[in-house]
Amino acid sequence: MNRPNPTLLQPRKTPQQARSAATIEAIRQATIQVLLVEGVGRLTTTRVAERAGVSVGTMYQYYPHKQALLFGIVEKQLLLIEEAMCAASDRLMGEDLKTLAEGLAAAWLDAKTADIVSSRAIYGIASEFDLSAAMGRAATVMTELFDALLANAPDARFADRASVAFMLAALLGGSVRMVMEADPSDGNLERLRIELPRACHAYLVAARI
Amino acid sequence: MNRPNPTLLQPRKTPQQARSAATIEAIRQATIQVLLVEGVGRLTTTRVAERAGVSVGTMYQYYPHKQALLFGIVEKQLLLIEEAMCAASDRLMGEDLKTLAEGLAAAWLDAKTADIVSSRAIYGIASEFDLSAAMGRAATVMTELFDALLANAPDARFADRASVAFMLAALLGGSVRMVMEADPSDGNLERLRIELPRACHAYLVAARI
DNA sequence: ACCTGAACACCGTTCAAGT
DNA sequence: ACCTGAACACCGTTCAAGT
Repeated sequence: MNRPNPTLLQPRKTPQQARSAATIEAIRQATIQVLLVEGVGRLTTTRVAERAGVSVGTMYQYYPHKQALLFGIVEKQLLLIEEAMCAASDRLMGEDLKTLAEGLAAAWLDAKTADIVSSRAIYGIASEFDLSAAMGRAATVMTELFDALLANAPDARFADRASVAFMLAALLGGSVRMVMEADPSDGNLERLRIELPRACHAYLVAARI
Repeated sequence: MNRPNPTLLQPRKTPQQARSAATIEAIRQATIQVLLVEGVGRLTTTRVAERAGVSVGTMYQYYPHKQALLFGIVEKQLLLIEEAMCAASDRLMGEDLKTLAEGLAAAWLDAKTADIVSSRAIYGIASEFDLSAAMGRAATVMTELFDALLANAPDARFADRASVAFMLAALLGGSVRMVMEADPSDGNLERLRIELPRACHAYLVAARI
């Protein structure tokens, strides 16, 4: 159970025939099914293969190991969140700090709480294997997005804009994750909705020169 | 591999004789050894038992399952951090918002980056099994600590002090964790050292009535 | 080119048998 | 009261054999 090489987490070979493309999709769907119906603890290669209607051997032709199955799903979720934040970024380009802070906090919370069923499954996965590489990449993308937004804000200039964008990403991402993992009750999410935009705005204003 | 009942994560029975107390400690030490030398991926019950010089059967007399071994270690680390924050709290009681923000951010970063070897091991564990219960508890303790500090700050009153303390804990805990997990390079930690106190202070000032 | 499934090495956990 | 370790059920992964 050594940590796998992240570059090997994608499917092993690209389908050459139509039927193998169908096989890959069947395995994908089966993984989600097993995850949702049986839970992470009961997600085994045998079970996924059975549900997908293929043999274990076939599965290993496309996914180098069990973690690759899970990674495929997590990656898709991360991509959805990334897309949502890109859309928010387009919408908010050129706005002032207050609008930025409120808009980004809302978009982030919406994305993270959108599909609670999927999110729960993802958090289960997250505790089961190493996601630091994927998360690092996501954090970088987010930081670059924020940096561009800050550069185009009409009411702000920063001594070290890159650091401010970095910190903003850490504040947004970290606080929401912390609450989601520790105790995502309605009361706590409501608190986040109120306090998070306030915190982001206050930080941006304080960092401004 | 169902999630174990958290209340069952402690040692199974209290030692009745001196030798069994020694056995428990030997198992504890062996777990740390295996973790540090071989890594999480190679931490098996057989290996721990072997290093501790007992049989697997004996191990299962004191720890109901493998996760209990890991939980014992994580719990101790969490306790150390908690103690550090309590000490900081004593030191900072009655100080103003600026001193609080800077003191808490520094104490938190110190505690989290103190023993990098242990921290690495802990993060490895964290991705291997469910820590949400332990983290929830830690977050609650921290929030209460912060609430008391805010109540005694001479230069501040808050409309909803509990929410502000809650958010402060989320900001501190979340941002540091995010950076530690995504990319804990010296550059990023340095950025945190500068930006985190600023963010905390700005938020507290903005939340003040 | 793709699929099968018995076989392999290993794992966590138990329990009858010992001291 | 405490310890042992073979036995059990299960897991992830491979590979010779098939179509």
